[in-house]
Amino acid sequence: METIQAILESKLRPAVGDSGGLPVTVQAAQDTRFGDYQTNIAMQLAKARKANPRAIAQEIIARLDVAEISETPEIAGAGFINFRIKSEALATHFASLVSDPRLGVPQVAPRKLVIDFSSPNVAKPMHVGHIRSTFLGDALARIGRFLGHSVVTDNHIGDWGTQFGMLCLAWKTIVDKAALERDPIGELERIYKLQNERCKSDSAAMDAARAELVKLQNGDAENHAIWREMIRLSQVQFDTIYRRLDINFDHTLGESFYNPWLKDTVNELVQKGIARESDGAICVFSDSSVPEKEDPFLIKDENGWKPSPALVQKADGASNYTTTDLATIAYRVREFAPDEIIYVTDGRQQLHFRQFFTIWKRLHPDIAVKLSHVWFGSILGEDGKPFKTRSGDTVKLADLLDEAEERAFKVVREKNPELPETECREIGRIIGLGAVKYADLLPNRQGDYVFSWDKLLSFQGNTAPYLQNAYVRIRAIFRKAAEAGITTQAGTVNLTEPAELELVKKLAQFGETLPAILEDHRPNLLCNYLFELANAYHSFYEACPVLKADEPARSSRLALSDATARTLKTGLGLLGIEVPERM
RNA sequence: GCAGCCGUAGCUCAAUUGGAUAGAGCGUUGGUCUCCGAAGCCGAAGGUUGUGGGUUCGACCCCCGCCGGCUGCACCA
Repeated sequence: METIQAILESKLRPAVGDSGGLPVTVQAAQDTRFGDYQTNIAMQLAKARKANPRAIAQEIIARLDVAEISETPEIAGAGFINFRIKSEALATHFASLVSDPRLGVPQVAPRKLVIDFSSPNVAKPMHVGHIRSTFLGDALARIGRFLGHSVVTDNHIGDWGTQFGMLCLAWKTIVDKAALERDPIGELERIYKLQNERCKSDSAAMDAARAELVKLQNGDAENHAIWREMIRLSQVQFDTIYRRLDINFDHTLGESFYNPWLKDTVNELVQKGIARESDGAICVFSDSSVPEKEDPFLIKDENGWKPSPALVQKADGASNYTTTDLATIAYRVREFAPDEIIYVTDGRQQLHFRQFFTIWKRLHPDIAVKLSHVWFGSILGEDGKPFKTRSGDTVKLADLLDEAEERAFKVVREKNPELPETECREIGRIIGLGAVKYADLLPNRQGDYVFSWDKLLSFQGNTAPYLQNAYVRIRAIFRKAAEAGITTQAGTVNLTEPAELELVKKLAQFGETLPAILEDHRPNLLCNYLFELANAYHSFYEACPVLKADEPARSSRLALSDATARTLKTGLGLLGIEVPERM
């Protein structure tokens, strides 16, 4: 079904006529005093044509026929055109919304998206550093699929690199088999740290580690088997956490998967004159095609601009991550033919992404694939410094999730002493995991945020528990209705109270908000929307009795409640968050 | 040094990407349960959007200069 916004836009477009390339758009009004929707097109046209905006607005309105949906549009301020939706039109719209399994979200022109996120490292525990990539990427994948896109999720795990020389050496010399049995990742972490320290202080140990790395790289059977086993053990850990978080990947193609193409990638870069030798390494330099300030291959010092190349092959002949990333795009283009590849990583990698996106475009100017680096800031502790345990270690993801569930369980137990413990555990699980995910997705992803148990688990304010509770309250109404044997008259829509109309308007915006969220890769806007929806419902709930109302109001209000509950459940589901039936 | 990002209410954050009188939550504070879950609702106070200029009908948003913080800057990823 069409959104109200889309209907207004389709009627506005012919009334505007030639907009000179300006997009003719309508947006929900920020302030309801000015109506429900507004367009700024008259002011934009006035600027382009150096004409009077209000006069242009007048001309547009004269040609505009929106009578079936809106009151007479009004011109206000500098030249805004404001629309107030007729309540009959809202009723009609809501009638189709409530029977729409997509809750009014339009089917968009499908695109193929590859989303690369999470990317944990083999032989290391997943920790807080993986939270944002994992939750953001998963939310984007879910939203993309719901909108009708074809989404491929790929976990580009860190399964290759110099650390495996040390790991192979440590595996052969200091590993504790019993500990490896009990806690594989813990033991791998322990031997890696120990080996790393030995190598720092002992050059013979360092040489031995290098030798193991060379053997691994040259396909030595023993080291290859050790490496394979470390990957397998790590994957068990990843799978456990992803299952717990209900996150799925279509592919898990680690860095090592691309090894066969690295040499060819470097050769191609050299042959095309994009890369050349420098100090024994092979590097990509600036091609001077953009201003110096914008050039990712230049850096300025006191003597002016000098090269800041990207390495594609080290002096020892090994490739590095830029090369792997280039080979990865090539593979994805061959295999998936995507319209867009989305990388969800830490903001500190911005320079790297600018460089390798630029290299890719130089390498394949003919291939039209949009490359998006969706970056995010750090998670800080309440002291404003990077989030660590009291002893200063990184916080393991599994521990964090345990604590979230435990804290939520205690709150649920306290508020519902009558519920059996197993049910409190299950509710605690849903609330705890939801709270952590929501707290991560709520802030604008660019920029750091402070991790606070009290805030994210609060039942007040813009939190997952608050939204889950709004859902639960609605479900309680339906339980009560069922107990009382109340049946609804399907299809009854009877909107009279302001709170009812406000709620319908908010429900109608779900389908208008969602596409913009994917466009900008910003799930936080969905959080904001859901919070506003819950607020609108609570206001309605105060003002309008549901079960005690007479027909047709009762059936109509039950329909409003049902649509709200489904939108909350669906919206939270798109963020990877479940809802309980009671809490 | 250069580049990127950030700076919004006491605190934590929004702001539909250039739109109207910058909004929420927490905290402070005044109301509101005989009534579907008060985990709620209705209200009040709280701001020179770091700062100085500029662009324009209009700027938290764009441009230039400062101040402060975070991050990155060739053989780790």
